[in-house]
Amino acid sequence: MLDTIKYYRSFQAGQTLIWAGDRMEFVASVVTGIATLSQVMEDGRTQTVGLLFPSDFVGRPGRDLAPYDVTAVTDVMMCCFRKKPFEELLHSTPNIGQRLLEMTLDELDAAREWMLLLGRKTAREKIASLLVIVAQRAASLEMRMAKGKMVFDLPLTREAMADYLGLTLETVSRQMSSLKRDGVISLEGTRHVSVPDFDRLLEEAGDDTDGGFLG
Amino acid sequence: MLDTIKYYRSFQAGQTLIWAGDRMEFVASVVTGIATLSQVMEDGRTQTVGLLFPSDFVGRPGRDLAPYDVTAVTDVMMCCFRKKPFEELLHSTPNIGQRLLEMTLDELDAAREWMLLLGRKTAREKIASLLVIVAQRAASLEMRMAKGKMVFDLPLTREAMADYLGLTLETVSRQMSSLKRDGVISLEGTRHVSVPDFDRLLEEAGDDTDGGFLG
DNA sequence: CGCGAGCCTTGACCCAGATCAAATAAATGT
DNA sequence: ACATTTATTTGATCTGGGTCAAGGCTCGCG
Repeated sequence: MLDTIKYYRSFQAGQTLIWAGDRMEFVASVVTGIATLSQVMEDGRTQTVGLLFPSDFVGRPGRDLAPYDVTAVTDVMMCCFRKKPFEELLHSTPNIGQRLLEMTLDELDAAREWMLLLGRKTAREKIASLLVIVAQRAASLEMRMAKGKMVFDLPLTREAMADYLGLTLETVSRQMSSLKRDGVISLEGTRHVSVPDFDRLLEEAGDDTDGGFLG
Repeated sequence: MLDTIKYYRSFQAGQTLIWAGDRMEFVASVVTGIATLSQVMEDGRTQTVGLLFPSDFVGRPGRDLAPYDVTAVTDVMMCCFRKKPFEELLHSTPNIGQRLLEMTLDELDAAREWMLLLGRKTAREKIASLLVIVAQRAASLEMRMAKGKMVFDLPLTREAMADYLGLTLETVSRQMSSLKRDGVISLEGTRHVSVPDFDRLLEEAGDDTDGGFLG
């Protein structure tokens, strides 16, 4: 029966769904909300290694210990598949494997683009890059265009941004203020972002790829 | 016939096999030698996003523009497969897709571990981590144990190390000197490294995973 | 409405690693 | 061996972003 292999779970913002080292008895895909994948060193230094948006996949067939913490940054609904039956399904249905390979390759490319960001970009470029990513990925859901401005909600706290960008929260805050001062973005509250000129933001991100569609 | 789908090519150290943006008419796997995958920004800032050792796979079925430069750091022999027939093979032989997914997931994990390194580790930890990786991966080939010391050749120049670690070559050089001064490694010439106490090196790498076998 | 508890911003200062600049040391060719 | 070129080390100095330390918002709650 389907309901023995597939079920839904929801989590509150801030909740850690999975701890690194946990035994994973399911793989899952995000239905609604946003979560982070992160690694923590013994001394507490934290690096977020992935942002999960709706439709993103979590977990790895053929491994049963979780390698990262998975934390809900907004309320999250996940669609979980018990691992055993999912793996059988995977073996019997080549298309799923095909699709999974495709998704994994996309994630690998995203990870590598992030490596460039972490290794070589300035704090300002990092922030601009993150805003571009969030604008693009949140676009399908909540983004609005109002009088030519792109407007969206930043789901991450300053600290979560810092952990994803390899910065401190103070630096994130300062660079947000600086981008605002320079008219690249404007803020209402701390989370509502509007971008009057998206090309300008792309320039600030220092990105060779314009728009980020698959090269 | 096999020879229409599969063929070998060799490249000299320093040669760029593939430029980002090139049309790729093949996928390939490394037979001998070491290559880097790297991204370059317009202003020249370079980040290496992957090291390719023998048996590693290059290229992505279902995409025909290369996303990164691939550069031989030693002389390299590659085993190339023309893309069209390879993709057909992939569709008709589920095991290959299976294996490819496995390899891609491993690369994704490696990329994410490198994100932690790039975002959060100090220069000294970065160098130590790189030495650990090279020692582990080069182990199968050329590493020797001599009187309890692990001895191996570093295939990368200081600049290539810097590009992989998100540092400058001067910092790489200083940290190598510092690790040597502190007895963590010793150097004969600039490339022959010996490690008297591998656990000490692991500590210096600040790594939670000891040894790096799949968690 | 006022009180906390989280977030977020801002300022002052510091330091790891970048930059600039020589001086060596290795490789390569003749 | 010698000249040339290419790596590497080392020193001096600078700076982007970290650290430490106040305050300010904001939102939920009594």
